[in-house]
Amino acid sequence: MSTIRDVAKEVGCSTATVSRALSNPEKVSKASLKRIHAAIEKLQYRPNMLSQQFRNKQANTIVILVPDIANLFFSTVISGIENVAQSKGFNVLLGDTRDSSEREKSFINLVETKQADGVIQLRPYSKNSMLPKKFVTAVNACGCEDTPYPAVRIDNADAARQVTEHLISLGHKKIGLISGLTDNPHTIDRLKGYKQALAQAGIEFDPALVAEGDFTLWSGLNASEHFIRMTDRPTAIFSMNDEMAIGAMKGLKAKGLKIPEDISIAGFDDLEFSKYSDPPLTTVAQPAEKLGEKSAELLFQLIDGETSSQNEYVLPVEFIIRQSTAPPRS
Amino acid sequence: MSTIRDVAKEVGCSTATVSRALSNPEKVSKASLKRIHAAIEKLQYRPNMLSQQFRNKQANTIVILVPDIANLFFSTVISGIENVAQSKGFNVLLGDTRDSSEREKSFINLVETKQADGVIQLRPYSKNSMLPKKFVTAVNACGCEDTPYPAVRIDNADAARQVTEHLISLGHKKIGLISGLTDNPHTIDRLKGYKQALAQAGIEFDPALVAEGDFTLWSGLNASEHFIRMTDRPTAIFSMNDEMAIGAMKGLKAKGLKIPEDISIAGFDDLEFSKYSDPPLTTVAQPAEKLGEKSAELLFQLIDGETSSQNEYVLPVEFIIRQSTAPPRS
DNA sequence: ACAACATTTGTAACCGGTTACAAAAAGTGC
DNA sequence: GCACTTTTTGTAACCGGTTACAAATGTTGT
Repeated sequence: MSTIRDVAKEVGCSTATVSRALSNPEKVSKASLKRIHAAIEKLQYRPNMLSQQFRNKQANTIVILVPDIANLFFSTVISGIENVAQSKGFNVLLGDTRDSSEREKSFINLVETKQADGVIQLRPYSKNSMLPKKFVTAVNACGCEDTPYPAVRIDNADAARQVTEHLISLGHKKIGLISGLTDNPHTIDRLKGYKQALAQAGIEFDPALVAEGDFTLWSGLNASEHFIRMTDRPTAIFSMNDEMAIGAMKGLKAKGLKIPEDISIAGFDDLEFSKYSDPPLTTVAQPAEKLGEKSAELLFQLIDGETSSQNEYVLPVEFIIRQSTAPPRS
Repeated sequence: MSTIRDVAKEVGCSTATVSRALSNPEKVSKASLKRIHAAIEKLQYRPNMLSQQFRNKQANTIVILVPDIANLFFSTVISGIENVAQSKGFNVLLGDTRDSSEREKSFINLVETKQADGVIQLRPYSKNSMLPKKFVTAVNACGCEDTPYPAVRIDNADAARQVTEHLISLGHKKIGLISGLTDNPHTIDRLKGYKQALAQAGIEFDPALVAEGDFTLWSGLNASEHFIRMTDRPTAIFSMNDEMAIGAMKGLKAKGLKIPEDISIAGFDDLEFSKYSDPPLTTVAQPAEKLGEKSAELLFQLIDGETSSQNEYVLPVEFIIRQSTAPPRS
């Protein structure tokens, strides 16, 4: 592998001139420029970026901390981040944390050791979150209320309220809830919205109508069984994400319940699959790609040292009514 | 940010001793070791990895070229790669190529410029593929037959043959096929298996029974309309992936066709969602995570310069019969 | 006490770029 | 042609680690 010194020798100039030819061509005469490019071509010279990064103290890399890469919502957010990073000439390091704070720590370490310039955390903030450390540039995407560092998010409570209000407006009074893990910040925010809507409609909150899941298909199926066993079954269910809703639909249909005639169900996220479920799922579309893009933009502002910027963005959601919700049997 | 020289000064020793304390502690006396660790703690010293990488000419990073990160199959493969990379202390750079060879080139460039030590390509090999360049260490995961560089894959033709044979053994004679894009290597391999099974059963291949898709849900729905319009409709459909199968099921059900009574359908990939579709989908499970792990192991062997190793691994698939396939109406 | 050897430490060059500063070359006006 | 400005180029230090080699120190046996 040839180095900048090889090129300089080939041309008969100094390494400084070659370096300038590559990064500040306007400071080099056209004649030298031509000879240098010829030599680069001839020697197949490729600048060693490790050296450049070392000298410039910039890795041109950001890290994404993602709890689970094999999750459609997250991978769409990542897509959005990639878009922006690409245009800024930054690389994206993937940190699949598997919800292990050990792994998370090791990725944050990359920033502390200069291998990366900043972090985008996809996990919502909670007390045991690793971030922020003062000297790590970080942004939270898809977070929740009260994140103590820059964040881009949706209004989870408000979105959950909209879904619940929709079910209430259809005439439902007993509305089951499939929640995420109870200490998950999204669960907390969305539960808040669910309760708000009930309160506004004068319906009392009933803890027996809440089944805890963990945002997986399987846990949704599992939760559906909780409702099926109830003597006084809810006429509608709000699932805190689409995967659990789809899991629950399977369970409900297996017991011969018709959706939405016997029981309505609404989800959250608007996965592509939710359009194709039977029946298509009423849900809330998060602007997943936009969340990624906006948080990347915010991170780059921070990396570039722009301090004056707003440090929380709440993006709008879109409530989508499909065929999984209808008035209850009269 | 403190450097190794700050630590050395604090302790009153040379940088060499500090460096050794960190990488070869057995070559340093216990007394020095203790003082050095105390100083590191006091100064909050973190070694600058950019400098280390530069000096060692190793980025400890691999790149994954993935056509579409928001694809469940790929993200599962990535999970597998992550597992192995993590244990080897390597970082994973994500290259979402969006099927653009421009983007692909820029990621391969990372290896040429030393920012990464190797590449795992998830896109199956075809003539316009960027890899391999002689000086880029690369492995193909989820590839196809005749990949001209090290690869880990399944036997696509054989798997497709199994699915088709299953449908034939149920008594189907007219078997529709939803294919991927015709120039996609997976399409080519799987089509081969489909034709083999037909030939073995003495059924003539009928091009009118092939609807071209592009592996998306939407294209599956679209393809289903092709079959619905046919006067002499197939009694079973083999879709080259689960997403198209799920899309097609929606289209078929919308026209009042019962699955599997009126028409059977089988997929390929065994997405988690396929267990939850209505009815659950008969399909072929690719060992997605294993594909990732094995290809990462192979790549690390190459990076470590082990040449004697086998350079193609074909992993077994699992054919899974669920409720979307049944004998045709008699 | 001393030779012989093992252990621990220090010196300084090195990796491959970048860039401040100085010097040389080219251009401009009188 | 000369003084002055502008453009182009070169010299060499620098980034922060690592490591070959040499030197210093410690250990052991007689």
